[in-house]
Amino acid sequence: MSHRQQAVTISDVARLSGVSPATVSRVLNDGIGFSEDTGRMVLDVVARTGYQANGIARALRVLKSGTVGLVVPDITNYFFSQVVEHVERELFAERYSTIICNTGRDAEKENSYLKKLDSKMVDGLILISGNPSTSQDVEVPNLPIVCVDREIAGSESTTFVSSDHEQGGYLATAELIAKGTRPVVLTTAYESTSSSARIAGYRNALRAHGIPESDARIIRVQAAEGGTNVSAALDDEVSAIVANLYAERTEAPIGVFATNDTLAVNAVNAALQRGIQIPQEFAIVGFDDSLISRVVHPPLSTIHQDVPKLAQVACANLIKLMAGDDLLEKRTRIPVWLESRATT
Amino acid sequence: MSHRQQAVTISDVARLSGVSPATVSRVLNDGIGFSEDTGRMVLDVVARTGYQANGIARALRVLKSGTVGLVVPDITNYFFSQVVEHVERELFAERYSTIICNTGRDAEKENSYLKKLDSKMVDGLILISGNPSTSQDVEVPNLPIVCVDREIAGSESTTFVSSDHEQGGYLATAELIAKGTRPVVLTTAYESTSSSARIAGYRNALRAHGIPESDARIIRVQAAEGGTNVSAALDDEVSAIVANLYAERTEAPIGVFATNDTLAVNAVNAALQRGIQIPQEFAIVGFDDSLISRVVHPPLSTIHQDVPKLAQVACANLIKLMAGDDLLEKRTRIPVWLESRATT
DNA sequence: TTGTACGCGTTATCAA
DNA sequence: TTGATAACGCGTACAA
Repeated sequence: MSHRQQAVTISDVARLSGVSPATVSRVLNDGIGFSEDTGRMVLDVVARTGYQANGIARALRVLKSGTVGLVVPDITNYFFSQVVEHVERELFAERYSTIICNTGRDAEKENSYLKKLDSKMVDGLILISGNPSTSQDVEVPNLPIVCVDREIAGSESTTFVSSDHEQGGYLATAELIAKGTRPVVLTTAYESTSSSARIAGYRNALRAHGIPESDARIIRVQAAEGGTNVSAALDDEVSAIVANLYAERTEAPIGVFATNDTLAVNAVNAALQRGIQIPQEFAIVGFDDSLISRVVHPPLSTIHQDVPKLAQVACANLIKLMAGDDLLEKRTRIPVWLESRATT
Repeated sequence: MSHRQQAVTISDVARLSGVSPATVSRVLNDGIGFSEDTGRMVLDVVARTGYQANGIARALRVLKSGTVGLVVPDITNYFFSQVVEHVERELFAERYSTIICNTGRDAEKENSYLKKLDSKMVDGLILISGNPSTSQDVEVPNLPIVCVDREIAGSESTTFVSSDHEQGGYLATAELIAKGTRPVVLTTAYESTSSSARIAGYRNALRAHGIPESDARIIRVQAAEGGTNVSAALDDEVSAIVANLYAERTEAPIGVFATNDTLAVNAVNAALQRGIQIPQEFAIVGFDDSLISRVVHPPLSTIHQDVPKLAQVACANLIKLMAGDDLLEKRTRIPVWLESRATT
C-alpha cells in the first residue's frame, strides 16, 4: 500500500448528492449559484462523508497552494524558534499553512529546500537569516520574499525586516556609561551584519558621550559557541578575558557589552568565580533577552528584541506582496529596548 | 499577479529537445528506455533551462508527495526543537521534505493542521506530543503515523517512541538517595503521561532502596510555567516550597527530584537566595538536560534524554510504515541517563 | 440554476 | 526507442 487512496472525492460527493462536481465546487467555494435545496443536500453529504478537498489538486488547478515557506537556519536557537512561532501564528490567522525548513546553516541544504519549496508551489517565502558566507550563490526562486534578520547578498530589491541592532548596541553602551563604567565590547570572531551593527551602535554611544574613539575596545572570542554542545573552550577563553580586563582595570569599574547572551552569561560566571562583584566592579549587558538571561543569577541586563513585532511586520509585508501590492517600505527596522536587570 | 507561472514545464523541455514529454520523464525518472543521444540532449536542455519538475503535479499523479508532516506542540521548547531538528535531518537524508506544524498546544489548531496535512497528501506523520486533555477528539488521518513522547488516546495500535521516563525518575531518585538525602518530588500540577512515569520511577527507587512508601512526598506546583513569559508566581511558589522543606528538615539533607529543569533551576535559585548550601544541605536533580541546566550556577544535575536516538527510531519506524512494512516493535523506550553535575 | 468539457503538469500504459 | 493518450482531483468557462 505504498500508494494512497483519496478517501472521498468531489465526484463521490456529487454522485451522492445527485448533482455534478461543478455544483459541489460552487457550494463549497463560491457560496452562490445554486438553489437552497441543492446547497443543503451537498453540505449534508459533505458532513456525512467528511469530504475535504484535495489541496494538491486544487493547487495544481489554481496555481497556488495557500502555503508559505519559512526557511530558518537553526530551529534550536531560541530567537529563531520564537520568530518561527510568531510567523506561523500570523500566517495561520490569514489561512496560510507554513512549511518550516531547518537548514542547519548549510547552504546546500538551503538551496535544496528553496528548490523544493518552489516546486511545491508555495505562494511566498520568509527567509530568516541565510547561510552567512555562501548566501551569495543561493538561488532564490522568483517569488514574493521577505528576509528577516539578514539580507540575501546581491538583491537589494527584496524586502527586509530586522531588529534595530545598532540602536541595541547604543542602548547597551549608554547603560554601561551611565553606570560609570568604561565600556568594552565582547563579541564573536565571525562578523555578521547584525553583530557589526551592534558594534556600530557601541561606537555611536561612545561618540555621543564624548569618549574618544581610541578608547573603543573590541574583544573577539575565537572559540565556537556550538548550537547543542556547549564549548568548554569558550568557557576558558572568556574566563581569561575577564581576568585580563579585571587586572588591567583603572579606577573605573569595567563595563562589558556582550553581543549575545551566551557570551554575557559566560562573562558573568567567569567574574563570579573570581569573586568579582557584579555589578559594582563588573557590569554586563547582553543581547537577545534569551531564556537564560532571566533564569541566570544575577539576572542579566540585556537588549530585548521585539519578536512578535518582527514577525508581524514580516508577515504583513509578505501578504501584501502575495496579493500583488507594492510595499511602501522595503526595509524595516524594529525598535529594541534595554531590559535592565541585575548585572548593571 | 496573484497567480504564478511555472517557469518551464516538461513540455517546454520536450519541445526544446525535439522529443515527447514522456521521453523527458523517462530520462529524468527511469534512467532507461531511451537512446544515449536522446538522454544527452534532454539532460542538456534541462541543465540549460533549469527545469525542475512540479512537485504538485507529480504528487497528484503518483498520489504521494515525498513529504511528511511533523506536528509539534511548542517549537520554542528546547526539547521539542531538538526533536524537530533531528527528525528533519533524518528525513532529509531519506529525501523526504518535512512540513513542521506548530500547534501551540491548541487542539483546534492541531486538528486543522492534521486535516491540512492530509489534504496535502503527506506520506506520513510524526506527532510529537499532542494536546494534553483533548487529544481524544483529535481526528487523525488514515496515514502511517509515529507518535513521539506522548501517545494519542484511544489508539493503542499506533506506533510510539519516547524516552524511558520511568528509568529517568529512578536514576534521579537513586542519585539523591546515594548522596544521603531524603528524596522528594517537585512537579507541576498537570499530570502528563511522561511526568507520571517519572514519578513512578521515583517510587520504584524508594522501594528498591527500602524506603517506606509512606515517606514518598510529591509536591505539586500550581503556577503555570508559561512558554515565553516567565511566571513570577512560579518563582514565589517554589521559593515558599523550598523554605518549607528546609524548615521541616530532619538531620538528613534535603533531596529534590524536579520533573523538569525549569522547576529545578527555580528551586536552586530559591535555595541560594536563602543561603542554603548546595548540594550539602540541599541537593537537586532536574529532567531534560535543557540548555539552562548547563549555564546556570551551580550547573544542574539532570536526566538527559537521547534526542538523536529518539528521532532516529521514530523516523526509521515511519519510513518502514510508509514502505508498507510491518513493525516488530510498536512501542519503543529510549534509555536516558543521569548527567551528574554540581547540584548533587 | 445546473452540467459538460477542459486544463493545471506529471507519469504510466499501450501501441507503434 | 519512442509518442499518443489517459488519468490523478479540482475549479471554471461556457453552454444549456
